[in-house]
Amino acid sequence: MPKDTFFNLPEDKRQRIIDAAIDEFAQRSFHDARITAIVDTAGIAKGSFYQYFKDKKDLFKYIIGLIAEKKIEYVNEDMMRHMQDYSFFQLLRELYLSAFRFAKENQRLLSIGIQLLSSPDLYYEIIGEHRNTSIEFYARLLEKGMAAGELDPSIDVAVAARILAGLSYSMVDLIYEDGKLDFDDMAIVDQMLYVVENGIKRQPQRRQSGM
Amino acid sequence: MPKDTFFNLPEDKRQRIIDAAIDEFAQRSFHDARITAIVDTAGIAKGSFYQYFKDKKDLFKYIIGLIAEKKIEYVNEDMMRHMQDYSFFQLLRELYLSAFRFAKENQRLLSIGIQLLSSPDLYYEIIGEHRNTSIEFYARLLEKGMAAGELDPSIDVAVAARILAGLSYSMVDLIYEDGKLDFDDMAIVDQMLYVVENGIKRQPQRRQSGM
Amino acid sequence: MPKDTFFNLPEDKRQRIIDAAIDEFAQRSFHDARITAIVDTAGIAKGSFYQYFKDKKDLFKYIIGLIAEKKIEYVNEDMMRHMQDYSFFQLLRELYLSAFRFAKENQRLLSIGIQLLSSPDLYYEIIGEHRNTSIEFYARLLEKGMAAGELDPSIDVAVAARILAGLSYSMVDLIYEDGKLDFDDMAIVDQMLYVVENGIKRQPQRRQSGM
Amino acid sequence: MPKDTFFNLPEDKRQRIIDAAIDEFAQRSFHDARITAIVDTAGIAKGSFYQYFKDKKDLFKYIIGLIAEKKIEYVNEDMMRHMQDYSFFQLLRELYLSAFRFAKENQRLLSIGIQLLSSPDLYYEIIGEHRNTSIEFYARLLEKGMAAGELDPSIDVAVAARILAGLSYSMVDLIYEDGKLDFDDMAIVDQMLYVVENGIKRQPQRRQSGM
DNA sequence: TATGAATGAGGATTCATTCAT
DNA sequence: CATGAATGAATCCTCATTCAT
Repeated sequence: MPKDTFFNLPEDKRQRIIDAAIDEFAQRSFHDARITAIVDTAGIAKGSFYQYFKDKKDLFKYIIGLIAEKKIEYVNEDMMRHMQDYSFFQLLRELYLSAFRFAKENQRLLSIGIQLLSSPDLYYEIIGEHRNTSIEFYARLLEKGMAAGELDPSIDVAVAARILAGLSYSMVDLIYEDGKLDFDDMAIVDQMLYVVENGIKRQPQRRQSGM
Repeated sequence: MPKDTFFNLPEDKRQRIIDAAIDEFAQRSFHDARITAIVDTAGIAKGSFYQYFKDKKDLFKYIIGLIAEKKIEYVNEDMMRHMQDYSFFQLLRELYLSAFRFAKENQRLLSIGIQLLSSPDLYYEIIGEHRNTSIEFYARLLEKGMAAGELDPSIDVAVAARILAGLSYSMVDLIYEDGKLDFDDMAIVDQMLYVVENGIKRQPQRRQSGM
Repeated sequence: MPKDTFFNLPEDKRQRIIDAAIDEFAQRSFHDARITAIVDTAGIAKGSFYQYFKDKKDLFKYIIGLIAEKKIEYVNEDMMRHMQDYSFFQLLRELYLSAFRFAKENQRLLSIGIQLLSSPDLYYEIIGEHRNTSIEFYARLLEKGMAAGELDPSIDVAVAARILAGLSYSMVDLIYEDGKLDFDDMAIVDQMLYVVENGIKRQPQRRQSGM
Repeated sequence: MPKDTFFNLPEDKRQRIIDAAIDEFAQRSFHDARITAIVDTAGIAKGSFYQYFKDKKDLFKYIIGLIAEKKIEYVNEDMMRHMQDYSFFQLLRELYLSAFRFAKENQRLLSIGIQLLSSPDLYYEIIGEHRNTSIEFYARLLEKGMAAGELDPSIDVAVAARILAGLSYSMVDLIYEDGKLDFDDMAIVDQMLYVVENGIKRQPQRRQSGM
């Protein structure tokens, strides 16, 4: 809910502000982040800021919204195309791949998301009840796969959902940690999936699937 | 690196300070945490604080060190007893169980760790090169298991290590999110391990192991 | 001294600005009053304001002038009609009645006047030498009454003038305090006048005048 | 409710702060008053201020309390001595005299009191329900006088109380306006009282009382 | 060594006023 | 003339850190 003035701004100035904000929030927690740093980086006057946003929180919410929007959009595009004709594991692969790519391409955004996760009060105020979205998403996916007979019936959906979500974080972490590893995206994802599919236990009777 | 004066303090005063610091850091980010709140809670004079610690960061590093130490110690105790005679999966189970219990019993400490994770600059300054400790630990464990022929030779150790570490976070998250779930610890860990061992894919010829 | 542009404005817009200004100044001290609030309420652009007035003070002086004008006009009308044929006490009664009614009908204006009274610097700058107008007015009235033999010759005109002016404030205060009392206007004024005429001391030989 | 630190201050520093605050509040309304000006005048650091007071309002309340206290004390002293053996008019005279003297000796304090009177919201927050204290005080005094047969039975106590309170303001105003008039205190008070006692109407049969 | 007062840098926010269109 | 965005000075307040006792 930035003010109208913000949306009336010339594209490039608006973008400069967004970038400056992302920079600052990526480096410092919400409380630590300094409006001063943001306006300096963006090259606008302190007073102007308050003509665009009600206050710091207003800006922060906006940025968080932007991130969510961008991520959803990013992932959805890939998903939507295959929703119907892909198997559970194929979908999961697509999902991980797009999450992986998103993370790689938007590292600063990740920092902010992670920041938020670790600030319960703020988190609740901003995200509200949307909390478990991603875990629930995996749970639904698993149920579908289960119904389709693709999954081991003895696994617990709730726990598996959490694992799948957790892996997604692991990947993100992979990137977050150091942008420098340039494994082939596909390879990493495929290896993760192999583990997810088959576990890590040696099973003599297992036929080598895929890898 | 608190000053000597700190270590010369009577045990209970020292503990009061530590507790107060943990309380504050669990609730607020490093920058946001207030020395004032800490000294108030601890019941010491503001000036005294600076006779024990160089500055806020000094205290913070010390607390982080304490947490690491405590966690390692906690986990090690369990591990050490079984290192020799347990199989890879038995060890992994012990490991997860103790991590799970540690998390459950030290929720405030977790908050601090998570805070830290999300503050790149600070993180680097404080943790520095110790970074990948836990992932490397899993990697070594996996290598041992691999050597012992317990693991599927086609898995990639680096990726699997990351997965195992990621799962550990998932569990922690489970607790962090809401302290209220009182699943049986064992049950959750066992379900996680089942997935790790066998994956989630239906495999007709698989004998139902354990669960 | 608003600019010409202001006086060229369509009547209703000009009035909207005046009303908005009165609203704001009635609620907040001069410094505290916000141009922003005024232009918002009036529904004009911020920039326009500065095309009508030099600055905030310019507007304020104008409003104060308006109030003074309105009050004088209000009172005068009643007075003028009776100047010639009324006795001192009859005139005084008319005067109080109209002041009372003015106050009752223009409570917001009173607030502004009172605000001003309590800000010496501003007061002086704005009212300047007009200061004692009302006291002097009472003094002249008293002198006339004295000359006509209507008044106790032993009273001191200067002091009595101040008393009469003070009573006028008392009445205003009566209204300012809570608009809710709806004594009959006449009754209050009559009682006040009775005291002014006869004092409050028991005087055995006094014939009960009027009340 | 300043903090303890304030009361532990060396007498002269504390007084410097109080003086600076009174200076500022005497010139500007509560909102307009600037902490900066106060600390500069008092010669203390900005931060120190907040070690003595919670915030600006805290200081303001304290100052108001000081004024009230001082005034009550001042007036009471005179009153108490004569409460028993003085007649109504003698008491009234004492009362006015002490109010007059207090006003003369504490002009800055008056400004602040008047400021407060004209800021309903703040007033209510600070004074609360004590509002009509002074008017009620006069009412009680009048009732006593009435019971003792000293007063004209036809006057309305409520209205007379308001008049007496109003006169008190008039006197204050006398001083507030310009400190320069140096009428003899007694003379002014006596003249006021004469009017209050006898009114201003010429009454042929009246014996010249006192004056 | 303990204390707690003193300090001032730094941050968010408000608002009158200017200016470009 | 109207508009409303841009500006930056000014204000309150917080807090780590220093310092005198």
